[in-house]
Amino acid sequence: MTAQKMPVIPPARTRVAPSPTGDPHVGTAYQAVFDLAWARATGGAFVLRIEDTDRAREVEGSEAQIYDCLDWLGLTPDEGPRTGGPVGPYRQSERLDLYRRYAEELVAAGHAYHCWCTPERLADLRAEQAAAKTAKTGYDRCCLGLTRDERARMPGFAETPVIRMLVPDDAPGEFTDLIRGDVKTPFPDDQVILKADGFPTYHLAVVVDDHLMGITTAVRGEEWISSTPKHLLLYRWLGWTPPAFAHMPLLRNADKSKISKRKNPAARLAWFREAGYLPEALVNFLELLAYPGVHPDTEVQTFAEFMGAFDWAKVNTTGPIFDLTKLDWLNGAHIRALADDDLAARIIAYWDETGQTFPATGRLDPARVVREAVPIMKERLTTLADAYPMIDFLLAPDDDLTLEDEALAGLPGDTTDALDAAVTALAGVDDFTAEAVQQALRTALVEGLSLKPKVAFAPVRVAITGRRVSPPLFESMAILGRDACLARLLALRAKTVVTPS
RNA sequence: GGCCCCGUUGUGUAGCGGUCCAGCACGCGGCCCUCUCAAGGCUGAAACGGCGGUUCGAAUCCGCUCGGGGCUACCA
Repeated sequence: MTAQKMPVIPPARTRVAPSPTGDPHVGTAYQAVFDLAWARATGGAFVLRIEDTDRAREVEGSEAQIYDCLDWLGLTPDEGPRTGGPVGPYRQSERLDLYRRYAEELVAAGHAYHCWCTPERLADLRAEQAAAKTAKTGYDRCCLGLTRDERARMPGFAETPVIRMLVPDDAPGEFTDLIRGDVKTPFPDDQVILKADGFPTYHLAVVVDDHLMGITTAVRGEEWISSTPKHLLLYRWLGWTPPAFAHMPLLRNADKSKISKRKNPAARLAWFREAGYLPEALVNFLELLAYPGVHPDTEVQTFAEFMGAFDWAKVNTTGPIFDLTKLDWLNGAHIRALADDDLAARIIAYWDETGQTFPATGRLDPARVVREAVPIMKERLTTLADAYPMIDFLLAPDDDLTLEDEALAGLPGDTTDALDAAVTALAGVDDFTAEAVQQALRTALVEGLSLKPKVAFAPVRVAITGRRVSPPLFESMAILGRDACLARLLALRAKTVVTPS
């Protein structure tokens, strides 16, 4: 009896292929997570290819932003325009001669043809078809079989032709998807594959590049299902073997439409970094949107755990609503899992990135305060952005602490006794630790003045933090030190006496 | 309009013909803990879109229907 043999999975090459149209989209990361998981799980490679074939939509600096986001998320490609690789160039705009060559090859073989129709003629054609509500739509093959001169004598003629696929009657009607199994597809129309400007359309470029780059698994959004037969046709004509396809479900806005930057600020990948989310939490969240958690009782997981049990058949087919509620919890969970030093470093880095400024006290070093405050912040943080407002009172000058109206209003009418007792008690504390401070205050206020703890510490909290709600009081006081605490206690006492209203 | 994809609590999911009067996570309610707030523990409410089949038996299979989404560009 031998152990059951694991099936041998060859190393997969996957790619993510964003367009450089400005801020990277969250969908890019979503797909990249699955791309990387599969590439790593099989010992293959993850490739970044820039799909810059639409010159009208290109935005300067996009490529750097794409790399920034992928690096931040820990989804750095193995090959791409920055690092290079064996099958470059990795920008489609640098591969134009390749696309033209294959397009002309297809024309020569009778699988494609030139089309001189003007955009206006095509628009009119579409409008007619839409108005007639006819079942048959798509290009009418007006130019098929015509020479340039013949076509030039007809209306709607453009000087520079495009190249269209000549879709045969036996075009593929289905294919097998890694996620969905057998999928039926619409009958394609005579798609343009090479535009008048010499650039390829997505359809030609993706086939040529995936083949030439050795991509074995093409992960892409569900919106591509209906154009898959066009790609299959191209593979057939070119004599190439198509990759395995994995069509991911589409992320959606709250109204269930395809996620868009307009309807959802979080559709911008950079938004998460700006909002103080941890990259590992976002990755964990994206995994969960299309895949069951790997643990039975918690959904907090590492990328390695996700990757370890990866199976395309377990990827979901329904498009999830992109609801950040769970991400908030996940982010807190990942923050709590961080070592104190690591968390402190991330908070400081976040402040650097967001240009956080500090009051000039000259007394406290923000980095030191953060490090000391991490233990009391850790289980209270949802995002890194919560850190500063949570401990700003520790960094404020003692004589310029903001006492919130709401906090003052919540105090009992006369707090002078409690504040006086607190001052006296603290003056006698030698070693100003949280434990010692607590002990002294309990003795003086709870026992000495017979106050309930809740009532007793309220004025002290307001005096020290300026707020009704704060991180743990005694630990905060220990970080501030005795002098600062006494100054703040006295300040509130003075304020109370002067303005008894 | 045509074609394609999808449909389990508020959200994300488990479920692959009986063990499901449907499990888990987040969120929400309550209780406990407690210096406030959290975190943590316990606990509660909350779903198989509908209708017909198949079957001894259906969330699971089939059909229809309704609903949502995508595509239908010289955009990706």
